[in-house]
Amino acid sequence: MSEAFEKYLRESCKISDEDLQSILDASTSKNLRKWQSLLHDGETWKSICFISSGCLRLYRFDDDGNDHTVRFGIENWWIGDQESYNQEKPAKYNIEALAQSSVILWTKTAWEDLLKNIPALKDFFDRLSARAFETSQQRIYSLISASAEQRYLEFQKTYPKVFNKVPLHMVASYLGISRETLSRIRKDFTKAK
Amino acid sequence: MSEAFEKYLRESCKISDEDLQSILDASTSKNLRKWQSLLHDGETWKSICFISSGCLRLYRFDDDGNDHTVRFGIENWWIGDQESYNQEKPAKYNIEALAQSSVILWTKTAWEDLLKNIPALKDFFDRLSARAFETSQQRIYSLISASAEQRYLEFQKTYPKVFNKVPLHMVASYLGISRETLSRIRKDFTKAK
DNA sequence: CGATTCTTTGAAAACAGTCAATCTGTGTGG
DNA sequence: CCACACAGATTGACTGTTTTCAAAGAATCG
Repeated sequence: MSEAFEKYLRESCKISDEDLQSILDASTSKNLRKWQSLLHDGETWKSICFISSGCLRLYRFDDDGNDHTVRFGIENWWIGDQESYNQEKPAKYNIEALAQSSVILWTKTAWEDLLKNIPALKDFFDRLSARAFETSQQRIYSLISASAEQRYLEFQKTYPKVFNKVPLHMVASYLGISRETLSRIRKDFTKAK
Repeated sequence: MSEAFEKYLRESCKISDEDLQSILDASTSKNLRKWQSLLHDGETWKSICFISSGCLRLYRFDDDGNDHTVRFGIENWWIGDQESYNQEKPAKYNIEALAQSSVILWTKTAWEDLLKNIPALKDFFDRLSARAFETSQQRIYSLISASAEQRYLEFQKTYPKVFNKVPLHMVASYLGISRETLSRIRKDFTKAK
C-alpha cells in the first residue's frame, strides 16, 4: 500500500527511518473507485494527498455548467486544492478519480506537525511547491503564446504518462479547447504523416 | 527609499526591529528608468526583488520573436524569474521597467541567510509563495475557461492599479490575445453603454 | 448483444488574427 | 507656438481558426 510512497520519499529527500515512520503513522490510506469524488466544490479541503497509484483530476465548473480540467495527477504526484486548504474556505474545485486509484492522506494538523518536526520534509515540500509554481508559470506562458496544436504536442510530450491515462475530451478541457477541435488537430496529424 | 518596504514588511509579518534592520542591511536599492532591463533571457536570475515603486513586467519571446507578458509587478509586489533562481540556470524570461521604478534587491546567499535566521520572514515568504501559486492557478482556470472579453474584465477588476499603469497592447499580450482584438472588445463596451 | 460513453465528422456561425492604413496624444526641436 | 515625429490605439477588409450543434462512428462494458 504505502511502499510506493516510502520509495518515493526516500528518493526525494534524505529522511531517517524514524522520521519516515512518523510520517507513515500519521497517514491514512484510501482507495478510490473510478469516478469516485475526493472533493466536491463547496466543501473545504483539509488534507494533504499523495497519489500512490491511479489517476485523478482537479476541475472546476463554470457558470454554464461546463467543467474545466485544471490539473491531472498520477502516481507519485500530490493533489489538492491549495486555495481551500490554505485559506480554509470552501473549494471552488472538484477532485475525482479517473480510474481506480489509491491515495495517502494526512490531516492538516498532522501534516503541520510533521513539517515542524522534520526539517527535511519541510525542505522537500518547499522545493516541491516551488517546482509546482514554475510548472504553472510554464503552463500560463503556453496558454498565452502557443496555438492549440502546439499546446497539444507539448502536453503529450511533457506528460506522456498522463496523456495515456486520460480521455481525450479531458485533454481538450485541460488545453482550453473543445473536444471537436482536439479531434481535428489529431486528424490533421495522422493525415500529414 | 526603503520606507515603503519597511512599512510593507511590518504590516505583512511580525518582525522585530533588529530583524528588520538585518534585512535592510543586506539589501541594495536600484533605480530603473523607463524601459530599463532588469533581466535579459540567457542570464541567470540571482536576486530576490521587491518593487518599491513603479511598474515592471516579466515577459518572454516566442520563436517568432513576439513577446508575451507573463506577469506585471507594481509597488509592494515581488518579481523575478523563479525558475532561473531556483535551478540556477539561464532565464527564458525578461524583466523590464515600464516606468521609472525603484526596487530593492538581495543576493541569493544573503536572502537564504535571512530566511534561515528569521523564521518570521521564512513563514511570510512561504505564505506569499503559496498565494502566488493560488493566483497562477486562478489565471490558468481563467485562460482555459473564459472568453477574451471575460478575461479582460476580470483583469481590469482584479488588478485595477496595474491596468491603469500599463499600455493596452501589453494587457493584450497578458491576456493572450492580439492588440487589435482587445481594441475591438473595448469598442464593443463603449458602444453597449 | 445492447447500452453507454467517447470520439469523430460536417456545415454554419462566431470569433480571433493579420496586414495595412488611419487616428490620437505626447513630446521635441525649430 | 507650431510642425513634426513617434508611439500607442483603433479601424477596415480579409483570412484563418475555433466553436457550436447535430449526427454518426468507434470503443467499452456489463
